[in-house]
Amino acid sequence: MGYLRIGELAHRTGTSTETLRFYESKDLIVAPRRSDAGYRLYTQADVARVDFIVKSKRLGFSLKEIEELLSLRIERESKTCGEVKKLAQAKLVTIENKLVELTQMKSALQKITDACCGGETSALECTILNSLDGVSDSESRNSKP
Amino acid sequence: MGYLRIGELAHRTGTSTETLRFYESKDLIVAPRRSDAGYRLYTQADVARVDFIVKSKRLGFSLKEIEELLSLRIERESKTCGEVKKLAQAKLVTIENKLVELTQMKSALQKITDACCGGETSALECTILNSLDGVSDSESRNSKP
DNA sequence: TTTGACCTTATAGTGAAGAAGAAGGTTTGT
DNA sequence: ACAAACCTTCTTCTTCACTATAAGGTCAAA
Repeated sequence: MGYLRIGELAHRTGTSTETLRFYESKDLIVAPRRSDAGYRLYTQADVARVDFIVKSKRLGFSLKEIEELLSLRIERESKTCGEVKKLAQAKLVTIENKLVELTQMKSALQKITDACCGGETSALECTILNSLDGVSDSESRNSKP
Repeated sequence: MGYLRIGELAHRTGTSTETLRFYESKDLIVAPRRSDAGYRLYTQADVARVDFIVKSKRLGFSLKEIEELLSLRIERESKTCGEVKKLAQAKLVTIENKLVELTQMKSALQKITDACCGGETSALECTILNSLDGVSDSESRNSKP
């Protein structure tokens, strides 16, 4: 009782059955137990895990990076706490960078939607151009996605 | 004076010459003026533009989405202000979603690095597992990258 | 019992985003 | 003047992350 087959898991996570099998082949999700007929049987933990993968992808993390994030909870027996902490801290830095950049982008766009007419005047008078220009700083040259 | 050739632009933006030509072919950057020999000559505005592209990519936007963001300042003659505003608002929503998710992720990781020993004890006692679990909510099922 | 919606593996194909290489022209330092 | 380090176009290759197809097994309802 309470087990999900692959179609249901796909549905709940907004993915597809093919994608889930693909993730399994890439060791992003653990091979689940099978029914007598060989059907994959998933649990709520799998839903959470796939949700995490989907969310991380939206944030620009590659599957490889997501695997690293997930390894923070999977291979814990094989790592010392110091290693885990180091990795977590590294990820924290990239996340903080993303946060800064996203925030800049947000305020630029907000400036536009606030100042922008919203009517039928030509967009020529919209400030979006200049607002966005301020976002393109040349700092924070770091890790690639 | 003050013009950059493609190699210099690549260097300053952390990209490559191939990538820049590729972006030009995809209309992400405007074809620049050429020298007598046919060399591409870029300006500071191009640096800002490429920086913006690179940054947006790190945030999980596809080149197509980046083109949309950039179109907010390029095709302005062809769009009404209302259209621009609508697009900007839509982008704002996806950015705000990303911000929420990133923030959740950050606090989860922060909890770990704060609580985590940092020494040589087994990672078994690290809270990363449980911290991350809280992040995987099933809401915010929306636009795909 | 048979139809339809599920599931299985395996293999091949796709689109995005470049990267690499060939064959040649240009510029700059020595 | 000539080699090194640029640049040009064009074509092909690679990697990532799926996506589709084929050929077949399972299961619940009508």
